Amino acid sequence: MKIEIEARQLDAPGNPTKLNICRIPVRAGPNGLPVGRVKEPFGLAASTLSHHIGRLVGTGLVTKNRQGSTFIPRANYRPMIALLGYLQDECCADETCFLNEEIPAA
Amino acid sequence: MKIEIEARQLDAPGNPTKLNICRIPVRAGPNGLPVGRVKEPFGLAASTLSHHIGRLVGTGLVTKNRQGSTFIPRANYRPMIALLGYLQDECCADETCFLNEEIPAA
DNA sequence: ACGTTATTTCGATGAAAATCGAAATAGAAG
DNA sequence: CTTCTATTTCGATTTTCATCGAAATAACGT
Repeated sequence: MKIEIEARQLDAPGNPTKLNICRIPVRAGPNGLPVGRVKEPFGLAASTLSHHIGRLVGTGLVTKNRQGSTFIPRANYRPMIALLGYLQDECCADETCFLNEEIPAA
Repeated sequence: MKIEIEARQLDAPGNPTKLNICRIPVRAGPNGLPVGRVKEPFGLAASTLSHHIGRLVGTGLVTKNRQGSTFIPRANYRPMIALLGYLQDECCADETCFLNEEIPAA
């Protein structure tokens, strides 16, 4: 069920903690940033962080690669873009939505 | 706190039921669609639907106007677009994100 | 092999969300 | 002004989530 997936992907950043965690791999870029490096700023237990990253990976929006002893989460751009596209399509289901005139810079 | 708001807005469609409900005003367009008209397809109690719509309004993504004895939820496009813009900015924090090359049609 | 570091898995707990049914409210229509 | 319809509010229940600490796992350096 497609809507199941989309809903889960939208839920992934659905609270401040989760949104912050989602931003880590996105902002880190292709080099990535070890998971543990971002633990302290948020004051989360390692297990909590791991839990969130695991769910994030479960949505498909993020992948995780082992690099030696650390894990590097990376943004999975294709599904992210797909999700954005879906949201835009939904949003513009109504032809009077001004997005159909003023296209915001990407 | 900006991130609080964004997280709440992302959570609003954060499960299949909520996503379906979010889509109602968006797809109905400016004429809107009475809340109760969409209750049956989802098999939700009226009170549950009301609860979800109330939260949706709380995020700012949707407004609700009384029209006679029924309520019409309507998409609030400005904040929706703002949210999309935010997501795109986040997503493209990394200059290698291909969105910075292939700009998808809006 | 051994200890170190990074992370996950497990089990528990408190907090929040989703859901319902019943009763309340607010217009509309007689 | 009573009844009907649409929706909300309330209170209770079940389910799901966020979080932690402790123990397990996995690669690394020695």
